[in-house]
Amino acid sequence: MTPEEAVAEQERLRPRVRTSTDPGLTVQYVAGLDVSYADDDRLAGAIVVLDASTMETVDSAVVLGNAEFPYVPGLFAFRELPPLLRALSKLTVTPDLLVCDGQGLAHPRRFGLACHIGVVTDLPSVGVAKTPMGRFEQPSDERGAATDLVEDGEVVGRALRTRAGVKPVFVSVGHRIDLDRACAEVLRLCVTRLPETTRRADSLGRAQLR
DNA sequence: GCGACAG
DNA sequence: ATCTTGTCGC
Repeated sequence: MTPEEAVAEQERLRPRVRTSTDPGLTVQYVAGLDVSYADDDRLAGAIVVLDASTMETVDSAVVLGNAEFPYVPGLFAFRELPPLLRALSKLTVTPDLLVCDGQGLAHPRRFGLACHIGVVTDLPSVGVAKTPMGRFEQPSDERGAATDLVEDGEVVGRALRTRAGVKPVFVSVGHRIDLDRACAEVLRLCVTRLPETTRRADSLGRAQLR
C-alpha cells in the first residue's frame, strides 16, 4: 500500500461516516484501543473493554505484530488499524463504543483513525487525541469545560478539559455519534486526564512487549 | 522554499 | 511512539 493508495482509500471510505448518534444508543461496554511500540518494528495492539457504570474491566485482548506502514501524519490509521482489528476480533464482548487514541474528524481529510475503524467495523467510535489537529481557544480551567477545535473554518472537534487545571484532550467524532455525546462519554470515562479505557489498553500493550 | 504534521 | 522516579508546587 503506497501513501497515494492510502489517501485514495480514505477518500473512498469517507462518505460512510455518520455524525449523528443512533437513536436509543446505550453505552455500557466501552473499548479503549491503543498500540505500543518496541525499539525494533514490533508492536502490540491492545484493547480493554470496561463497563461504564462500574468502571470494571470486562474483557481485553492484545496481539503482537510488526509495523507494516511508517508513521505518516494523516495516514496514521494505516499503521495502527491492522493490529487493532486483529485484537478486536479476539474480543468476546461486543463494545457499544470504541475510544481511539488519535483523531476522528479532526483530520486533514476528515477521516482520522477513529472514523476509519468506526466505518470498517460499523461500530460507534470517538477519537481522543493528546495533541490538536486544528486551532482552538483554551477552555476554562474546570473539569468539563470545552471549546471548539477548528480546522479550515469548520468545527471538527473539541478541546475538552477532563481534569481541572490540566491540559485538555482533543475529542472528535469517529462514527455513529455526535460531538456532544462523544464529549459526554469521554468525560464520564476520565478520572485523570485520559480515559480509563485508553490508560488500561496502554498498560496492557506495553506489558505485552516485555 | 519553509513550517506543520494524531501516534 | 519511546526515554521514566522522585519531586516541586498548589
